[in-house]
Amino acid sequence: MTRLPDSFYQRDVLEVAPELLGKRIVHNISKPQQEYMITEVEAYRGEEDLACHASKGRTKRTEIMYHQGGFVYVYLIYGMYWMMNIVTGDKGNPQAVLIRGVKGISGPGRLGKVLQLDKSYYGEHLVTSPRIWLATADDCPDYRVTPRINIDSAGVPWINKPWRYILNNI
DNA sequence: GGCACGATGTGA
DNA sequence: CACATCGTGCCG
Repeated sequence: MTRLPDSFYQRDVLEVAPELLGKRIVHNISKPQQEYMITEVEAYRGEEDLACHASKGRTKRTEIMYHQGGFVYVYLIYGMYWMMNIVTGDKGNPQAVLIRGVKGISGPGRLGKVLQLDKSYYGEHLVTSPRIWLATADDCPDYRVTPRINIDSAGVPWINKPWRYILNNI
């Protein structure tokens, strides 16, 4: 299993998101290093996507999404859960994939807890970081799609976009 | 400076 | 269904 290169992330989020299914999150903060198979993700695509944090424009919080793909975007929700996101696409085009679940762990909040995420992960470069990165897998994943979760306030058409990807036969 | 609220999870 | 708990955007 090898670390995913820059080129993997530097494509449109709708292309990258489903390909993240089955890939491994490698977490190297204690030994042995841990690996988690990604089972569920959601795509957030550009300023026009009202469910995407970048719909508020470029701010200190969304800044990282304006970078080229391959960086980690973390943020705190409800005052207690750190969400794990992967920046994708080209520089200047804010996109990210929210990792909603990995094998054995469901829910983005739980994942953040397991990975011990905090503010220090903001902007971590997955291609060079010594503590977290993504690795290839030899699976050929079979998945299904649904609308994204808990983004009602984004309204139509965004609440209807089938941008949540879930691995079958987990 | 103050305030309302959220890409959630838990437990009653 | 209520609520824990706090960074962020927005308004002033």
